[in-house]
Amino acid sequence: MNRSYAEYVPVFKALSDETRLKIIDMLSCEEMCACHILEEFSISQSTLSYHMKILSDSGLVNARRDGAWMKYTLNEARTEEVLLFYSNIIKKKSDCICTCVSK
Amino acid sequence: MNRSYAEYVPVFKALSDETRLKIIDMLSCEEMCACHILEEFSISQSTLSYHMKILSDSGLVNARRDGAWMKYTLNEARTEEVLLFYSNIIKKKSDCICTCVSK
DNA sequence: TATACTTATTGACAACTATCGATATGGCGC
DNA sequence: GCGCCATATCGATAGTTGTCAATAAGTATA
Repeated sequence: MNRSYAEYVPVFKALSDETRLKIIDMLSCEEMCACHILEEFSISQSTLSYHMKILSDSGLVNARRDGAWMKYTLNEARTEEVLLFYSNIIKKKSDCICTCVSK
Repeated sequence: MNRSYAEYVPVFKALSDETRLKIIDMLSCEEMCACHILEEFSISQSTLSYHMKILSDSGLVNARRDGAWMKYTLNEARTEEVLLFYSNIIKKKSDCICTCVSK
């Protein structure tokens, strides 16, 4: 067993904020620009920029520049990978980390 | 739409730590006592107690006293609920939060 | 080109987090 | 009851996080 727990820590950190959870939900349907996302919240522009950087750095969100605008989408491959990782650690398994521990 | 994002923030905070991710993986197979978990890490007893409190408070882990020992298990109902929440926010949906935003 | 608009960066700051050693609490066995 | 063991709590501390206003940088438009 050699799961790369550390690799997922920044992802769960990215998910540990109400604003960012809502942004992910918003992006699940369609690409949105930062100014559009900003309208949904009562936060400053610099704060949103900070949140978008955390989401991009974690890999959950793709960012692309379109002229003056930044357009964001969910990174589906990454979000699915996180789903799989989480499913794996919460599920009973044969190669369990505890086999070398128990008793 | 009225997802309770805030309710899940403590859960993702609990998942935002390598030690705690590993503990969850360990508990996925069987109940373990704190002293047993401690053996797997190079952390102090007080630090483990702190981590177990965060995991219990988030609802991911059940704690029960057995004499002098604390025994921990995964809270399967809760971990599944978190899986469902995460699946929902990353998936395209008809009642999307962005329907009232886009255009 | 000048002005307005969109986003990123910086610096400051208060709040929170992870860690430890020391100490307290509570159960077990003698 | 006493001493030991397992766990929880406390106080201190260094590092991280979320927020803002101010400012910078890049783009669009008139």
